[in-house]
Amino acid sequence: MTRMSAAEKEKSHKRILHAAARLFRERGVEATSVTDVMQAAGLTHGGFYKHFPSKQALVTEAFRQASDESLSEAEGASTAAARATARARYITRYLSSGHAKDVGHGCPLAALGAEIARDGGPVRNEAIKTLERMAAVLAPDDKGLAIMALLLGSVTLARLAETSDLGARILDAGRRGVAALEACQHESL
Amino acid sequence: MTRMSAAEKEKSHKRILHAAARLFRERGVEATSVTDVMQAAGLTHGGFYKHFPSKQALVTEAFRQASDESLSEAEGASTAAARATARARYITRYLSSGHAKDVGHGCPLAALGAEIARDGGPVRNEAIKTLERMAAVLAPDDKGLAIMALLLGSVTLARLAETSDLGARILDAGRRGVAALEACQHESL
DNA sequence: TGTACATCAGTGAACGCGCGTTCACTGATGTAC
DNA sequence: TGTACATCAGTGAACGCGCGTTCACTGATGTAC
Repeated sequence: MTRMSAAEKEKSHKRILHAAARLFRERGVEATSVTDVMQAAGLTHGGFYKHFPSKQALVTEAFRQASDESLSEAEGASTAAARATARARYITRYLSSGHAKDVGHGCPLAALGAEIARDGGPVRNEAIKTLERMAAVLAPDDKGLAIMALLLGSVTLARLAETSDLGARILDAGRRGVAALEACQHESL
Repeated sequence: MTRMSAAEKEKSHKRILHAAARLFRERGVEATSVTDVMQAAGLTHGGFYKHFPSKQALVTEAFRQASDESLSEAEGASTAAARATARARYITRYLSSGHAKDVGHGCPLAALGAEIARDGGPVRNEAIKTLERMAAVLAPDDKGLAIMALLLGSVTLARLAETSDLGARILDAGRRGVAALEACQHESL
């Protein structure tokens, strides 16, 4: 088993990308090695450079992959009504304990935002794009930014306190917070 | 210059701790080496183990140091009126662009929360303590948790988008969000 | 107060290890005739 | 349709490097007499 067909290569490429998107979120970019990713994709480390020019390039593409996974459903809505439903679903899922527990398939900004903010590389621009996509899903104006901040902060803190029941209380406080932000829509500037 | 007096040792210890508290927040725990910290403290790496048994122990103590730095002022208020003032100051500073720019002297939960949530070590318990201290400063009940999440999320996103004017918009949205959360106090459960 | 000696903060070389990346190699795939 | 050959996805050893940690050493500090 050495050379694969073009179709097989594309499958490998996708496996690498999915494995990276999960592992980077689960363990952080710095703590995940190229070898870890290739192993999770069922390959050996040497072949990596047939697929990506560098780890940095993988990080950038994997971040976009993770963003697509977590946003595409909410972005798919075309009518105003569908958009409102998708938005509500998105928020409910975001603040679920399932999302808090499954970092590897969750919001890439919550998992990697702080680490990427320190990084000056191309993944940062990708993260800013994701930020804008997420804000667009939540609300057209700057209220979307506040709700996004509340979501991201809630899940980050809930993950820290996951062991105790504090985690659940934080998610609940987040839910009530979102409701409050939406209710007070008119009176804030 | 080899052996120092006990007083000199304590000074070195504090310099190491302060350098670590800053560098870990600025660059992340994983990306900061023992050598980096010792160099920033004006020492060489070999002497580190005369002060701390391991890097992990330093991470834990440096996190507590960072928490003390960023919370002690707000915690110092004794009367109800002083507490209210300290709380307002804390929130204003938290959402300032100065805080967004100076990660090294900012909220340790915003800088390291996501990285520490992945880590099972003793620093995690330290982070949970910080979370509880911060919640206590903000509000006695679970509304404090929602405000904390909004603060942490806002500064995290603002740091990502620091380059564009989006960063300033996020901090502003955070400010209005806090006001909204406080105004809607009664009606949410 | 002086002297002899144990202590130990700080130095810098060295340790094993895993990192990102490179490279010679293998052998099935795809192509040219 | 067969045959000869170039391609190239994947393998595994190897590269230089920096990591956390250890250790023999130095010489001023603190102590015992």
